Amino acid sequence: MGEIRTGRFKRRRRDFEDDLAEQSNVQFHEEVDTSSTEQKEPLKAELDDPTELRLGNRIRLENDVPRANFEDLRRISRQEYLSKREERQVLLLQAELQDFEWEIEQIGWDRLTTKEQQEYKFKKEIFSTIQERWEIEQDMETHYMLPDDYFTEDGKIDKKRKQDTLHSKYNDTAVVDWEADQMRKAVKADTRVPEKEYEFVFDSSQAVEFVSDPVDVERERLEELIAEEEERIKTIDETRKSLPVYQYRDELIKAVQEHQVLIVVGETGSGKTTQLPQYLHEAGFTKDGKKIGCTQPRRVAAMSVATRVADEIGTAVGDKVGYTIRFEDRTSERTILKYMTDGMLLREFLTDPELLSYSAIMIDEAHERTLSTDVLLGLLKDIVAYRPDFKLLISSATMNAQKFSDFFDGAPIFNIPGRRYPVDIFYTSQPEANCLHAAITTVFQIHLQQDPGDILVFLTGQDEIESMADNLAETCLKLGDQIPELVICPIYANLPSDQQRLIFEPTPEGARKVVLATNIAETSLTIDGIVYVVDTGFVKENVFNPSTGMESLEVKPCSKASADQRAGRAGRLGPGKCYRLYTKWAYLNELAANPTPEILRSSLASVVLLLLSLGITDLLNFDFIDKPAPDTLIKALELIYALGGLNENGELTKVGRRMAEFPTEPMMAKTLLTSSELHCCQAVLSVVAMLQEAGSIFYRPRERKEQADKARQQFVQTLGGDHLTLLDVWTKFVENGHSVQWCRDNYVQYKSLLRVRSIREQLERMCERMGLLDNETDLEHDRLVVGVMKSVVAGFFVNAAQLSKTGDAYRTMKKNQAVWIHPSSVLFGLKPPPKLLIYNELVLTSKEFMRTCIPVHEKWLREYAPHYYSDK
DNA sequence: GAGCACTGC
Repeated sequence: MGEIRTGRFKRRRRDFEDDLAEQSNVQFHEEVDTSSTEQKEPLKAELDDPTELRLGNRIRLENDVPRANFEDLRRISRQEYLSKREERQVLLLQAELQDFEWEIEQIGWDRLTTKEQQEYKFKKEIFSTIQERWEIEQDMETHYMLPDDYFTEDGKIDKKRKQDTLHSKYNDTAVVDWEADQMRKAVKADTRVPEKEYEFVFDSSQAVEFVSDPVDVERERLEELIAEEEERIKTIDETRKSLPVYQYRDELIKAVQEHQVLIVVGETGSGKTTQLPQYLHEAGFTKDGKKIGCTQPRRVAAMSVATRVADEIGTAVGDKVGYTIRFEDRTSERTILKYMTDGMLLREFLTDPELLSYSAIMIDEAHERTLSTDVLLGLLKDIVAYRPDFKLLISSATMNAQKFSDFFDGAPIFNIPGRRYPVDIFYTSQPEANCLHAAITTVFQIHLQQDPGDILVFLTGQDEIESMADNLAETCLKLGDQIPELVICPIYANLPSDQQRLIFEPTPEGARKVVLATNIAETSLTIDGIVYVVDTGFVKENVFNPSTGMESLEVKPCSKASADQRAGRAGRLGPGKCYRLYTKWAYLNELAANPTPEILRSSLASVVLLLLSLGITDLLNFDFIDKPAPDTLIKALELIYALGGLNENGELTKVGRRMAEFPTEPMMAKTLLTSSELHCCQAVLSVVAMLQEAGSIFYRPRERKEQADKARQQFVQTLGGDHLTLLDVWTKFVENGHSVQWCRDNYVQYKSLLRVRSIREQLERMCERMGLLDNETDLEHDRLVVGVMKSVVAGFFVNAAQLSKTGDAYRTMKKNQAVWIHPSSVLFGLKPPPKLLIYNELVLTSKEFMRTCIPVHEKWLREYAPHYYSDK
């Protein structure tokens, strides 16, 4: 019986092949008649014209293979970018599978021979792998991120090159490579099989032979792989069930069904972030075509959580599970679980103010109280009120749960225990006068007296980290062989990434690693192997003063929540110890419970503009979980009004709506909008993008200050101030092909310039869409400089300062406040000093400094801000 | 002649 079946398979198969061959011929002839004579041309024409291909396939297949699944074939055919060759093989494979299925229907699965069953499974597996890959590739077409070098010299996207690259893999050889690669992976461990033989799957003539081949190494391998995959799925399932959150699954689902808002308190390791959205999905919250969204305060978190959940569900990232972060959208119309940064959800309000595409939202890590989370909470409270079908989950640490519950009118709090190892906490018996010194001593005490395990020290900033590193190194050098080796690893956000990577290197045998970190190690990154934490108990916090518009970075005692978070870093993989360099009394009585929420210490210009554009005008009564000072809101409104974003009636103007669209501060947006009128949008785009990273462009290591300063000199544009100096850095970076080496040679931070490029790209796309690039003309250098300066004036006139009569300081135009040029500015110490300048930001350190300045003419202020400076 | 904690759009 088996023989007969095989025979028929072969026959049917051949028929099918003939059909396909005939069809290609028809296509070929048609093309010869109309156009080129080259053999390759018709295929190319086919690829260019998807309708041609679709039509051709459908007609032939419908007529001749009545049992074929036409919907699927059509869908496959629609993938017009696939090469003819690959497609043909797949169609053959599918036809074979259909024959099999027909057979199974007739006689039943159990009556197939083992070999036939295996063959069917094997082919099915391959077929679904291909389908999966196509789907992924289709995604790539839409969401493909441009690699570094797909830009033409003038900074535009090199479309041809991009397309070439996207399609290059469909060249004949590339396809073979992919196949070979897939198969090579499948038979990785076995070298006995010559490579040629396992190309059979896509080579019809050999495939038949293979089927009847009694010694079948590859298939065994593949089955092993399938078994492994099954095992993996089982393991995933077991892991999911072993999470603390699992035993509350049904209760949680019930709670969500009964209450619209639920506060979930889940400690680290409870599995809430990955599991809760899945539970909602399993409970049917995605049935009506709506999504479940989950926000994260950080980009990496959104990416990695989405990846893990996709793995658990068994889909590709971007399919059922996806994520959206700035510069990268890995979602599709099939996505039902969407992870994203909180800022991204906030932006979504601009296009979908009622979040109608979501049935539920989970705000994760709400206790961190980022600016975006706080604004979201206010907006979501509204949605909850007028969309009874909408569910909201707030996940928080224990400390803030009650506050969230109160904010949402007594929403129930659901507790999920975490899974963490115990951490012994030690306090000093009396306050330490010099905490840096105390930290060094503590490190050596641990090093000499305690069991193996790495140490993590929390310090306030780069300065402290560097001097402690020096001190530790010096002491180690003095002690020499008397103590075991101590590996010192500094880590802070501004450290170049190659040096950052050092903290992840495994500690050598017999040595101990000591990581000196800012609070980057509190939430943003986790380091394995940490057993001891030394906590100095301080943080640097940025505070914004609305009345002066001045920022200052202040060293403050950290909060209890931070201290606990820091201690927790010792108990990730096993029991740990935390040494706090302050007294228990201080912990209990002097530390605030939580850090000051960002919304209470930032400029709110962007937030206010966003709320205005959502139609929320009564800002003073907007339901913030912590209301910002009215003064801060009023200052923001005044600024938006001065920029022309609001009219006398308090309504948003066209300019205001456009400014709101830009993912920048309103002043930056206004600068961009004006640059279009001055025909210099491209240059201003570069300046604005550079300004976002202005603080971290130049790299100035302590030991090579002179070289770094010298390298910086080549960019200095005294007359154009810091803005045009930054523009020059950008231009040269582009001229040098975005080279890492060039950055190293010139003491410029590559990482920052990469970010600048992404930002610039995004802003350029927006400018293009708004038609701001239509006015662009080639300006000669001097006129370009004036254009840039005037654009800056139009956006930043509020930040004008003029030289005081004595000539030693500046006075802000509006408030007559004494300010100084920051020593890092190219205008610092210039003779004669510019009479009038505009600063990008005002910072209070040892003095009131203007950071990033540009000299301007007084008449430009009259031209662009007559309403603001009318009396002068 | 100073000193930039950390995120995010």
